[in-house]
Amino acid sequence: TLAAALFPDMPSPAFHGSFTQLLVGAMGSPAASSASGPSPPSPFPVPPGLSRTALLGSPSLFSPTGNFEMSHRQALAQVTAQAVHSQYTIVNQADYPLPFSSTTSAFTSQHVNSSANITSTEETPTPPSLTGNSNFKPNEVSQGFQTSALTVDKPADDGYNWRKYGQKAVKGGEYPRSYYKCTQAGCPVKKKVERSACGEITQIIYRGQHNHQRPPKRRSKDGGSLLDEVDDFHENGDTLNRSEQGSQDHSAKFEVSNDGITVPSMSKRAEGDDQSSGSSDSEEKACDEAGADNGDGGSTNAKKRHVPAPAQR
DNA sequence: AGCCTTTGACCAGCG
DNA sequence: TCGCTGGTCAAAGGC
Repeated sequence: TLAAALFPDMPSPAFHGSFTQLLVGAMGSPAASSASGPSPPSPFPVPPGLSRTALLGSPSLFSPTGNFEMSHRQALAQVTAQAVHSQYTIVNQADYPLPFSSTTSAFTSQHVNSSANITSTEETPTPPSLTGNSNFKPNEVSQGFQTSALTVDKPADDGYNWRKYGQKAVKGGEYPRSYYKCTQAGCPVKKKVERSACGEITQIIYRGQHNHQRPPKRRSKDGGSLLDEVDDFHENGDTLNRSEQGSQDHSAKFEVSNDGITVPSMSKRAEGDDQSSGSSDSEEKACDEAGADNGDGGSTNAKKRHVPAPAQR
């Protein structure tokens, strides 16, 4: 199989199976198509606003033992190389081990589908997001896009509660980067979320490891239903992944589009859900229609306030 | 009331 | 030492 070809050192047949799933998802994506040869920009319909953005949850490829870590990295390298179109990058930044359980591979599949970039940095311990709940569930992403005006910039929600503590335009302002901290008292986890000028999440970098269990859902307004689904998923079928540390519960939930392509739920939303259309909606639209015009990503919600206070420190 | 986002300023690392 | 850049702080305001 292609999976085997790409990831020769795949541990077990079982894993092969799940990983294949992953690839299958990938095959339906531009990234995948690019893997089998040059392909035009976007061979398949992309929901407005979502554009070819996708997540690639690689963590799921890892085995708890860590043996697979290397192969995963290799895999990453290869997939990344192939996912030329990828716009979504999940970075496993230092501090994260990669003890991902194979069961999460399903999760990976969906993300791969639309081409993505995965960047694993050294000593990646378990990024709560990547592995645990892989934090990176499409649903979460969608959530990020569908949140109310208040949380326009909320990144993929991984089940943990985050507080944004800063935003900065890096690299010449090309990518506004948002900084989030886990709101759990004493939890050192932080994450950086980069968005394209269109407001699309292009990269998420986790740092640190959650030292607590995922908190129970509490905010239903930001994508509550989706999250609930995710939670159910966690509780029902993915519990085995949470083996050791609560911070490493791996879970994956993805949705399959009509094409049989796994799609992050955000695309789902883009396809017709506008019940929670927020600024992000028009934002993305603007992106499609006018290109990266509204720049400034996260700060797009033109809320003018906060008069520069006198010297703060 | 509590939590969260926004955003300019501050701080530290690096070349 | 200086300037640049990325990361963080914290006041103000919104929900």
